[in-house]
Amino acid sequence: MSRNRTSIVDIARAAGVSKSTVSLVLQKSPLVSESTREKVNAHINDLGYIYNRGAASLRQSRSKIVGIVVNDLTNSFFAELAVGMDMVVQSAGYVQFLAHSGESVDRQREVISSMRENGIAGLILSPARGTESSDIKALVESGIPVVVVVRNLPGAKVSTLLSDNYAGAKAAVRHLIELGHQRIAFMGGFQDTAVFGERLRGYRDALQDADIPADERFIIHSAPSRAGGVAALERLIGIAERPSAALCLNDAVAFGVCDGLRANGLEPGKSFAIIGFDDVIEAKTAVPALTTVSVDPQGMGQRAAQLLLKQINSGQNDQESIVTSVRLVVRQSCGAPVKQPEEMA
Amino acid sequence: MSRNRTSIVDIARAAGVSKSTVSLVLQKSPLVSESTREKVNAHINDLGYIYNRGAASLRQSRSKIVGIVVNDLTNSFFAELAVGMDMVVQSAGYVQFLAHSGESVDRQREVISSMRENGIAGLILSPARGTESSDIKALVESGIPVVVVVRNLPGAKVSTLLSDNYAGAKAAVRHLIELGHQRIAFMGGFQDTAVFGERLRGYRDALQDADIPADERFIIHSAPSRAGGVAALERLIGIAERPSAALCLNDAVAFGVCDGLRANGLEPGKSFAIIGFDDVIEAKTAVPALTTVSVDPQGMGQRAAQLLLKQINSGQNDQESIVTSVRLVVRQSCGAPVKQPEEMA
DNA sequence: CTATATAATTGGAACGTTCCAAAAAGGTCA
DNA sequence: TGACCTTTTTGGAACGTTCCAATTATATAG
Repeated sequence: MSRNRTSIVDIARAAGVSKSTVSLVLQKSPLVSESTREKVNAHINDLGYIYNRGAASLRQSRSKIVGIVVNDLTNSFFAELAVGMDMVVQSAGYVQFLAHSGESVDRQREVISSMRENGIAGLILSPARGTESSDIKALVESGIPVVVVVRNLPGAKVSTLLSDNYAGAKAAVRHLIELGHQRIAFMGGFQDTAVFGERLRGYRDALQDADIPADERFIIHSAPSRAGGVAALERLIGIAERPSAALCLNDAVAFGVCDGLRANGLEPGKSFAIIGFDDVIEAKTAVPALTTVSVDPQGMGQRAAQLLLKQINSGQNDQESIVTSVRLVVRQSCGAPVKQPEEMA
Repeated sequence: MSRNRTSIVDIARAAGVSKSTVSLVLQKSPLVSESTREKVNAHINDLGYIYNRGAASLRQSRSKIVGIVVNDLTNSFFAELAVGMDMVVQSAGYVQFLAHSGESVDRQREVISSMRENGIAGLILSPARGTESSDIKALVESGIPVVVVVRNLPGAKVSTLLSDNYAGAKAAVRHLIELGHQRIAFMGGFQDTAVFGERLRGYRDALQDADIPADERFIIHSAPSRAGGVAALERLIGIAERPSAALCLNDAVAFGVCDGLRANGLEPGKSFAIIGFDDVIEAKTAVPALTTVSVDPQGMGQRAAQLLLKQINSGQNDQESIVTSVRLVVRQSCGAPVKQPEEMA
């Protein structure tokens, strides 16, 4: 039942000054003389005063809270993304509401509305599958800066930060082709996300550029998770003229595919080449180390947060769309001829 | 920049009632007549009114925000823990500040103090390594309920929710002994955490109960991460009379140990038995599926959140210590046939 | 129709801050 | 000394809610 905490007027009384002066001290205003500043600060420590940010933002109608909504925290890509955001948000003196939508648009809506009630200064949203631009229309119109990350949200008048999914997927498939693969699968993900679409487009175009005919049976949908990867592989195994390589929607799927291969007595990276997408931390240490398209989730989180803070501070939210470049990191899971067996670095 | 949003008095004016009445409608008070309730609600929707929770909690000096501090979000154990908390917190109408201390006590201190300024109703803390009970003393004394999870914080007058590390470790080692193993290692973790201490104690006691002499060389410290597991295994490999099995501090370490074994041409679950701890989601689908002590992180998060909410609502924070029971889940990674030491050399 | 109970509504103070205009306190100079 | 700066300090209104006591409207009984 939080007993009444000491307020600005308590310390004003104790220090024998007005509450206005105490307020000035708190905001480190140069208007207050050195001597009173010290006196006031002494009493602040003395009484164990705690600043009430809620009251402050009520008055100035601007808060130091940002909302972050992520669709799946248990996916390490998003966890790292969140950590990156956390870093810059915290050090800018903000604090974050971090919520997990679990891919549910209903949940997402509730969460966003709750954040609005709590007066966020801005929002970073990695939209749940099926999110419509209308879902955040009201928020945007109320003048609160919004940055959409990872997944595109067509039609929304907001800033976005996406990785170059198309180029990354294309580079990955080109690499597999250069390694001599002709039958290449695309595994994991569902039709209706922009990320899936872009990566698939990169896959298709790379095949086309190499004059390899597309085989629709090689495109295998599944949940974008490790378990999904296992399931996808099971379906792939059934195909008569089985592919020899796959680009996976993300690293989680890629790991699942590795698991599935082993369960079927195949060795990932030897009997079947795999490339992931995202470059989560485990990609480097896994065995075989995962060849993947690195999108640096933590860095991306940082950039997203910076973008948001810039908009909050400038007050003008002109929409800005950033596509961050990606980089193919060749490790062992694609069976590249670069054989450096004992390279533990 | 948030332009002046519409307030309770705006809708009062529009509906031709007093702001008090609107307030009553908002809190679903039975005192207001059906007809005016409808009228007011209509105007609320009409004007796109958004409740200002900050103003409300200023007045009633009790907020709907809980703080959650977790030491490492990129570790899926903690990510799942956070998701579990999120679920119950959200559905109780609260919203959460979720922060990541990254095992830094300084960071943790900043974060907690920032949460206090923002007026949290309670805090769930998974303390960073090296946290002292004095670090949360002020918070506790101010009457804000605190629940400490996962790691113990001796001396703090707070409720705690821990898993039964001792019993879990003991059961795991007993299982390995029953499988015929005599040389059993304990891998991963650092001396100074309570979790490490408890699990190690379970390990020691299980060995002692079976009259197996302890060998201090078999206790291998490392970071509690996948990379740490790889490193730990490298050190284990060097030991002359190498163990044939290991209990790992957690699943992340166990996966790292698997990686390391493969890199050394050994097959986890065949040439070497491994048991993890935590039962993160990937444990089930990994190859080999990981035998592990299940602590159900998500469920634990839920229980922690429920405990906190109970304390917030009852107003009395009598400290309560819950030890959640754990369960050994036998999968494939421990299925090693027993080998005599000379065969291993 | 009055008296009385009950239901519904309301004004205003309060929560802890910021911000503004205005006042007080010092200095400087003629 | 008074006039005029400059530097500090200060009341009081505001932010959007809740809560209380008090008021008004409505129903019920005599």
